[in-house]
This record gives sequence, structure tokens and C-alpha cells, in this order.
Amino acid sequence: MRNHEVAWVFQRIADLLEIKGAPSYKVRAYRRAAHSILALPRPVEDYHAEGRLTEIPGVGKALAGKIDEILASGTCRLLKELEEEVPPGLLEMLEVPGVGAKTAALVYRQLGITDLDGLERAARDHRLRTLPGMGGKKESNILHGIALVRRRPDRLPLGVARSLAESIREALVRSGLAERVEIAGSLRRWRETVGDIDLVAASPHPEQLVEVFTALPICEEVIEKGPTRARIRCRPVGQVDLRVVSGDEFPCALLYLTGSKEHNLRLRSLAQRKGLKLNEYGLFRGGERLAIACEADVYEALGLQWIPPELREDAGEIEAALRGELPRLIELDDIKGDLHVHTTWTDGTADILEMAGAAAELGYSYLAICDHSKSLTVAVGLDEKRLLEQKAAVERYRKRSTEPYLLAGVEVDILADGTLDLEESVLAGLDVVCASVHRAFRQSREDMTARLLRALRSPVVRVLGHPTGRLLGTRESCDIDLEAVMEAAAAEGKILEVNASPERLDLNDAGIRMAKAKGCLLAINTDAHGPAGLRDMRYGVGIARRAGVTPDMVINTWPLDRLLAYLRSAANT
DNA sequence: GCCGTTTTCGGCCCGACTGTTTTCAGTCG
Ligand SMILES: Nc1nc2c(ncn2[C@H]2C[C@H](O)[C@@H](COP(=O)(O)OP(=O)(O)OP(=O)(O)O)O2)c(=O)[nH]1
Ligand SMILES: [Mg+2]
Ligand SMILES: [Mg+2]
Ligand SMILES: [Zn+2]
Repeated sequence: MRNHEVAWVFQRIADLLEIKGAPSYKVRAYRRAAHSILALPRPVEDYHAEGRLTEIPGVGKALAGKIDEILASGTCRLLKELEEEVPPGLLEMLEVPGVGAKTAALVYRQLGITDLDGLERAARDHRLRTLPGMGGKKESNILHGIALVRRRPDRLPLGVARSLAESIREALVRSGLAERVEIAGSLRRWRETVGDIDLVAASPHPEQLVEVFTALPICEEVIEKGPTRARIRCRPVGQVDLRVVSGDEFPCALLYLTGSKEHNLRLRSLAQRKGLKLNEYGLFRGGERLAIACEADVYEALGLQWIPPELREDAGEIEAALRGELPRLIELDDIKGDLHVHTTWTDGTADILEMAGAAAELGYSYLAICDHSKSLTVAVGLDEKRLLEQKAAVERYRKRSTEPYLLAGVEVDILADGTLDLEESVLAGLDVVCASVHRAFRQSREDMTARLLRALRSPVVRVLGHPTGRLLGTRESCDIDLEAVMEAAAAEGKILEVNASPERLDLNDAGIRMAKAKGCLLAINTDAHGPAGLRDMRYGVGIARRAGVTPDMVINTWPLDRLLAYLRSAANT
């Protein structure tokens, strides 16, 4: 799959063209094509082979030719020419907040500066302020910006961003100045990482609310502040945008700030074509403001079904909504149980009884106890004897209490050679066996793929736990031929886990999309190590929704009898 | 450079904030 490669070339061409001063529509054409290619459900090579490149939105004859060139040679002539003309070092300057294509071009043409270091020296030496439209403030802002870029402020993981966003939301609500405050942006779209936190508020006193916002104790720096919008940097991490509008304007402001940018663009051009104007204040025909009470009213006026935020990426959802063919996405309420939790038998913080109680509070009808196996010594994993004891304990609980139904399971380690950490004869007696990799992550693609395939071939294994092994921001995904693993899983009726723990989110949205295309079944599990962890389910559901997952594909939306029947029958084949 | 349920040519989303400027360009959301 070379979609990233092709998109990267187009993105780079767009940036270089922009610095060169090419017409903005041309620049946008390359950006649009790059986005479309990233959003493709299949490899761009397939479209190429089928002669269907121009079916990709934003790809016409010229860009199809360039894709052909890139696939053949890894690059294209236009890119090479641009790199001769425009020093590629200028591109790193675009990372600096407040520095765009015009500034990069200016410092290059007038001062001969070709990279970030050169820009920094020029700012230090006060040479920037000699340029037209530049002054002392911009000079120091650029120095500040360069220092920030050098610190490499990463995108925040979803879980960290959620709790930060909630706490700021609470503070704004407590001020009493806001009628409503909602989380928008990529966080509302449940992206696994977010560049910033976007909040939108309805208030009769926008300026006062902005004051409260910028005076929050968590605020380290006010980046920008106006009458309706402010942006702050938080300690220790994170940037937060707040947009304030009136109550009437709120639905359109929420729609605007939820994005994505590309989705907004599509909505606004649809509106245009209908003789309407859509902005963050409302939907207008001529000077007249149409009555809009909620987001759905806007979509309806544009001839669309309401589109769930998780799908708003301009990745085909507009076309589906036009045809009225949006999927009925899975919801938290569809989840009937959790099939992967730990207890004090290994490294959990709560015993079986407490976890069952917590599951009951969530209204679950089943819960699978899946503790670690013996080779995971840091977690005091269970050996065969202890596992049998735990199974007996689970069965004792089941006699006493009917809801939730407890499944006796295990999260058995997949050893380096793909064999399992526990005797198959013992595993065979369990209700559900989840197999996961916890060590030897750095194997070659070949070895790792063979390892997972071997584990999946074991008749006792039902679920592949956190399939790629990635930890958000900490550990890269293992090198795996996921397609091969998924094909095997689909063929043998094995289930792929969507691990909902916010540090994992594994499979992620792209992985789930692939699994869906291969026809795999999924289980969305929290991997909870205590009662609070069970609430992470929402993260997994959010990621699954981004991939367009419907309830039937997820086995823990099934009623207990169907689930047990499936686990038993599959185990016997 | 792409594209069309008004168009195969003439459009291409729309607005806030900052710094620099006496009226707006650049950048960003
Ligand atoms: N109409 C329009 N809306 C935009 C544009 N840029 C951004 N927005 C809207 C949609 C975005 O989701 C929203 C918030 O902007 P952000 O830069 O924070 O992006 P977003 O939250 O989607 O992703 P992030 O994870 O923060 O990088 O503002 C634009 O150029 N036009
Ligand atoms: Mg954002
Ligand atoms: Mg933002
Ligand atoms: Zn695990």
C-alpha cells in the first residue's frame, strides 16, 4: 500500500508550489488530491492497475499521470524541478506557528535564508525587521515559535486530551457565563490523537467568558485572544481553542468547530451550489438566516442525512449521506459485556467479585475474566494450576449470581515462536481464550507474522488481543503483515480485539477498516485492570465508529446465548 | 488543477486575530 507515499509527494509539491507563489487553486488541487488518496479504502496501486485513478476525487488527467510516475519511479519530475527551484529547507520553516509560505518566500528572496537555523540566526540578529511587513514583534514571535517547534510538541493521546478537555469544560460551566460548552474538533471526532482541544460555547457574555478562559490556572500562555475566540497553551501539555457564539448560533458553531476542515469545505460548497451560505454563525439565503435548531437541520437543508462526527473526514461520508446510505454505527449502549478484564489474581486491582459488580453497574449481561499467563512474570501470570483454580472460582460465582454471566477465560501469552504459554488441554476447558503478544516485539515482519498465524491456528484461541502491540506515543506497532493475519482470522472465524484502553486503541481505526474489509469479527474490550477501567469502553467504540463499524460485527454486542454458542461452536471446528 | 442536477469555462469556504500598516496581508481555525 503506497497511499502515504503518493500523498506525501503531493503534499510536498503543494507546499513548494505555495512558497513559489503558484496560484492558490493549484496548490489546493494538490492538497485535495493528497487528502483523497489518504482517505482511500484500498491501495492506490489498485486504482492504478484498474485504470480508475481519475475516479479518485480531485484527481484528473494531470494528477493521474503524476501518480503513474510516482508509482513507477518513487518520485516525479515536477517535484524534482520544484526542489531545484525552492530550497526544501524552507519547508521546515512552515512548522513554525505564524510562519507561512509568504514569509518563507520573503526571507529566502530578500535574505537568502534557506532553512530553520538560518531563520533563527536572522531573527536573533534583528535582520527580519528590515523586511517589508515585518517588525520587532514578529521577530520575537518567530524566535519563540522556533523554540516550541524544537521541543517537538507531540499530538496528545485521546485519553489525556479527554480528561483535560472535561476539566476545562467544567471550569467554564462553573463560571456561570455559558449556556452551553461542548467539546468539538478532532476530539469530538474521536481521533486517537489530537493536535489541540477545541471547545465551543454559547454565551450572552462572550468577552467575559474569554476572560475566564484565559485566566484559568492551567493556562501557561495566552497565544491569542479576541472578543469571540481565544487560544491558550496549558501546563504541562496541550493547547486549547475556545470559540464563543450566541445560543442561536451554537449549532452552526459546533458544526464548524467539529470539522474536519475537509468536511466543512464540502458542506460549504454544497451550500453554495444551493444558493446558500454556511458559516459558523448560521445558514443563510441571501441576507436571511434560516431557522437552525441543531446540526441535523443544516445537513437536512443540504439534502444530507445527519453525519456522526466520527465520520466527518471527507472520506466518502458526504456521498453516502447524499444517497441516504450511512451505516448505523455501533453505540456504547449496544455493548452487552466486556471480554477482557484482569483481577487481583494477576495484576488487577480488584477481585472477581468487584469486577463483576462494576460490570453489573454498567448493565452488562456478561464479563470475561482474562488474566495473564505465567510467562508474564511482572504481572504474576497464572500457571495451569492457578488458572484452573481461578476457573473454579468463576464457576462458583456463576452459581451464586446470574448477572453478569462470568466467562472463565485467559489472556495467554503468545511466545516468541508462536506457541502458547499454557497447555492447550487446560485452555480448551475455558469459555474464551484471548492470545496476545507481550514480549519480543522487535521480530522481523516475517517472524512476527508467522508467530501470529501460528497462534491463530491453535483451535483453542478465539481472540487475538491488542493485535499490533502499539502503545500510543510510546511503542510503535510491531512489524506485521496485518492483511495476512486478518485473512487467516476471517477464514477461521477468529476474533480481532479492539483494545479500548486509551494507551492502546489497538486495532486503531485504519486497522479496523482493514479488518472490516476482510470480513473479520471484532470484540471491543477494555483490558480493565480495575473497575474504573471498564469505562474505557467508550474509547474503543469511538475508534470503531470512525471505521464505520456496525453492531453486528462486534461479538460483545451479541446476546449471551448467541455469544456462547459462537464461542463453543468455533472451538469445536 | 479539478469540476458540473444552473455551468465544459469560470469559479474554487468563510471568518477571527495579529502585527503592521493608515487600510490590509498573512496565517490560522
Ligand atoms: N471552514 C473551515 N473550517 C476550518 C478550517 N480549518 C479548521 N476548521 C475547523 C474544522 C476543524 O476541525 C476545527 C478545529 O481546527 P483544528 O485545527 O483544531 O483541527 P482538528 O481539531 O480537526 O484537528 P487537530 O487534531 O486539532 O489537528 O476548525 C478551514 O480552513 N475552514
Ligand atoms: Mg483541534
Ligand atoms: Mg483548534
Ligand atoms: Zn495484554
